[in-house]
Amino acid sequence: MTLSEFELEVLQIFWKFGELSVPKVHEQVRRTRDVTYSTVKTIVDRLEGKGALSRVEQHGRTIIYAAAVDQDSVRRPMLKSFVERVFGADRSTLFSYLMEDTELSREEIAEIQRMVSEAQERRSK
Amino acid sequence: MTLSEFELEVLQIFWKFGELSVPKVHEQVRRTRDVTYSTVKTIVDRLEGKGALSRVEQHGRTIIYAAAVDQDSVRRPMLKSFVERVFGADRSTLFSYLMEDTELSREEIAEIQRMVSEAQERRSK
DNA sequence: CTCCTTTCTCTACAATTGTAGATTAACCTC
DNA sequence: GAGGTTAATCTACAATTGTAGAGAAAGGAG
Repeated sequence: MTLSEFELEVLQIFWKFGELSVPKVHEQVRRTRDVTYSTVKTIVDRLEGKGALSRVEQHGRTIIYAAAVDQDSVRRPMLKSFVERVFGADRSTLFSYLMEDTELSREEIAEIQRMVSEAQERRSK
Repeated sequence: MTLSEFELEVLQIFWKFGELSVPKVHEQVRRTRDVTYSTVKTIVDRLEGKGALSRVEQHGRTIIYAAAVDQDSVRRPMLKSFVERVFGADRSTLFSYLMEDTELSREEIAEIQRMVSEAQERRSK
């Protein structure tokens, strides 16, 4: 399943808020982009067409949708293919950019530290 | 400058090999995709149009192109926007996927370890 | 009931992307 | 210098993407 930029943005709203009507989605989208109801509805329809959203209920004419795919199953492959496509085998560069450009909090650094150590252990036995 | 997937792939070839004629690029692209000369030439033209490639010399009718933008200036912003778009503030997930899905060599792990430690030091003083 | 509002449906359209054919023009070989 | 080969140019076209308007239809207010 390939999602466009805007489709992903809308899907994220569902991951965050759960079940929503298109007008509610529109409201959320509006916080960052100035687009019409129509535009948002089109995106929702396309997401439904792609199987990423499904109709869960209906109140009167208003349809309630929810994500039909979970976040991990979308983000994980996206990351993998992005990394391959852009950095290929050059992981050091990838990590160096990440460390340099993402301002990480002390806690995040500590957590990453833990993850790396674990990887190291796994790797060395 | 926005680059499509295929445009990026072609640009990477220039980063790797330096100056090339379109037939040479075609040869490289061929290693992974079965496309015609025409297709590759179109992509090169588009890259030139976007200012990502420039003509450096000409032998007879054959034009030699080279990357006009450097790798960092393309990859770094791409990574940043990808991370924001897909993971937002959720860095732990990002790193955990990376550690889990990218098989890192012992050396790479050690290097990442170093980078994290440095970040930690910078962060704590 | 009638009218205003809200939501949905359908249709559209320009830009970008991946793809390539037709044609032209320059080179090289004999 | 005639003919085959190679590279460039130009044109095209379907699919996807971002965007939205027109119109229908259902709900709610009075």
